[in-house]
Amino acid sequence: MNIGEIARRSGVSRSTVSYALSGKRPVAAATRRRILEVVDELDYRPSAAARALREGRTRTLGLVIPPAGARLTSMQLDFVASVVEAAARVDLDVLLSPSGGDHDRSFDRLVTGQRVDGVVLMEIRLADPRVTRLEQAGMPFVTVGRVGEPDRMWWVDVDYATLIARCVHHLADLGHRHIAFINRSARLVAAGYGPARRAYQGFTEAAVQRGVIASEFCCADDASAGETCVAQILAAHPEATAIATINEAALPGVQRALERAGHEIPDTFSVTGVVASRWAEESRPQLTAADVPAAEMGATAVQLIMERIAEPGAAPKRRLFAPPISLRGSTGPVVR
Amino acid sequence: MNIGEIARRSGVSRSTVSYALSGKRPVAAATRRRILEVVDELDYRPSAAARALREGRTRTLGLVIPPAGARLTSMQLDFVASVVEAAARVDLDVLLSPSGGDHDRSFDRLVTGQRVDGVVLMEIRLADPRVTRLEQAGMPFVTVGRVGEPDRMWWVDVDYATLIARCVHHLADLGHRHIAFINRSARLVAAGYGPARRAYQGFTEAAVQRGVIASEFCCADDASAGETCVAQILAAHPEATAIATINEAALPGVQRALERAGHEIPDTFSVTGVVASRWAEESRPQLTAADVPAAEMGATAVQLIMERIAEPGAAPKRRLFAPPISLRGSTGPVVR
DNA sequence: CTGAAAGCGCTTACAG
DNA sequence: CTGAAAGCGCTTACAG
Repeated sequence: MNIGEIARRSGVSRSTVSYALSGKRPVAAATRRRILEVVDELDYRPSAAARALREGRTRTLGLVIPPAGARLTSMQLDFVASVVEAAARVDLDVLLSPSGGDHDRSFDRLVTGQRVDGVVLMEIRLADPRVTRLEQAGMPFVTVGRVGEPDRMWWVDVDYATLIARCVHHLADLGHRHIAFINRSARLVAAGYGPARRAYQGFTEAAVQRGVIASEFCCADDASAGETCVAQILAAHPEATAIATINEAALPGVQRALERAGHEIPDTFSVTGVVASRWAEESRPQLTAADVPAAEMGATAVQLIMERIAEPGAAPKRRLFAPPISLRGSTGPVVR
Repeated sequence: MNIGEIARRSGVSRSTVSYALSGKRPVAAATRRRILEVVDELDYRPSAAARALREGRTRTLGLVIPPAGARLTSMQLDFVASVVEAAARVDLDVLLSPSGGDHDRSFDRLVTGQRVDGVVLMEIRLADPRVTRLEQAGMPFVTVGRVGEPDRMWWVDVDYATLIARCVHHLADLGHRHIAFINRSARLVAAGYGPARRAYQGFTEAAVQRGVIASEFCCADDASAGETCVAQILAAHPEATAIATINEAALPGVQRALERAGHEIPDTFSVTGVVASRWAEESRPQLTAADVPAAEMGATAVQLIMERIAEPGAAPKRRLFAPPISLRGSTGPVVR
């Protein structure tokens, strides 16, 4: 089934069918009606490949996700879902590329195979080679997170420094004087991973400001690392009464370890941080936390990439998200 | 950058470049080397659109996921990740289509726009109109879950009947005599949703077999519905000592409500069911459950769709997954 | 071992 | 208001 067949059955030329469908040229009402009838009857839609070849654009977005090896966090999953949803709303398809390392064939295809009109790149690393490749190939892209020279780039990001500072203020308001901060992994911190570094900075600054005794702990991105980390915290800082974290994946372990140590959240120990709202709400007790607005971020990323595609030379745009803390059940006044 | 430019710079014809790249015709070693050098230098890759148009296939798979309105469960997310990963391993791209209802433009594009070579369809409903459309369009597809006439179709599925029966046997072995079963929503059950129906059947048969007193409760797919449901169970069946469920999304609420009612899992109440292993492991306490092998199912779905694409007339294939129960910490002997 | 040419299915200037 | 034709970038029979 192709446009020639529709033309034949409608008794018009292929160009008229094309124009009737696109509306880019007036077509006599009767002709148009006849064509649309045939199109409906045969459930015809133009070949995406032929159209892409001719128009030089694919009406498709690439979404580069971390490879499955590292399981996606709830936050990341919500982001993926919202990108796909936002793209669908404007009739764009989304091609997924799981890629982390430097050599990845699916990423290669995305960049140089003209498969997509633009790319949304998740979980970028400091000095990410993929960013360089995208730039060299002249492919429009938007990153999730800042990297390299943020002023030159298009990105959306979470303002971890501000959010974690809000957590510190909230805890200080409740009377907590000794707060532990659970960061992402030591490897990531050592690599200068932006969110980890900025969160640490926001945490210490707020702690100094409030005269709170603060300590940082690095922790791998999984529940059992969270358990170990809490054990360390309780041993090294028995006077600590609260934990703030940006490490979503460690949280189940954090809660488990606190419970095992005989703590009741929030009666004898408070826990807060920056997490996806779905996580916060499914937790027991529900977490008081700065809810990362993953859905809004995904929609914004799509919005930005569309603007960049439409106007490649435009000045870079970006959006920094700093949602308020949602009060739920995991923080309370310090016990004396 | 196109094949003509590569040909010009290598001093050969475009066909020779094409053959050097595909290996479908012998090319003199020296010529080949020169071509590949130019290709590498310019980071050239054939246009996906041109190639798709010419070859009549896209090297792309469609993955139809439930729309974002209904949040994906961990199980579904693991499945998506594994499909993308398995496809990447065989150099196939994956196009995501969030679609539930009958009219969905991204689904339409997938089916009739020749955007993909085959489709993996998640969360099908009984008598799903999308299945009909796929069949009419002659698009190869594999469903997750059985529907309609399962003997005629290609699918992968979880053997809920067997798995939930295993849960009943496990609980009976521990001495439980009164077990409640938390099913999916009443709406789904009424619609004859396969997993819900088959799980119920497996549950009751096993209960009869073991002489256990069993009751079924329908529950919407979210935590707060889980809380309400447990309250109902405790009120209606104060003698119940265990819950088995296939409703992953309700679990956080189930645990919360049991806790609030003064129960300690597994000391005074046992909980088990069919869930994604990531869920089971992140739970507090970790859940004894039949772990749905989402990753393996995703890889199998990709395997099947590839076979169906390669041999459209082949006899349908399918795989039913019935993993063993993983013993963790949420079930124990009944207290007398 | 290599090249010239046709054709996949569209869209859009060009022409009337 | 409509049509004939070019051309997007490939791959592959056909020819030598």
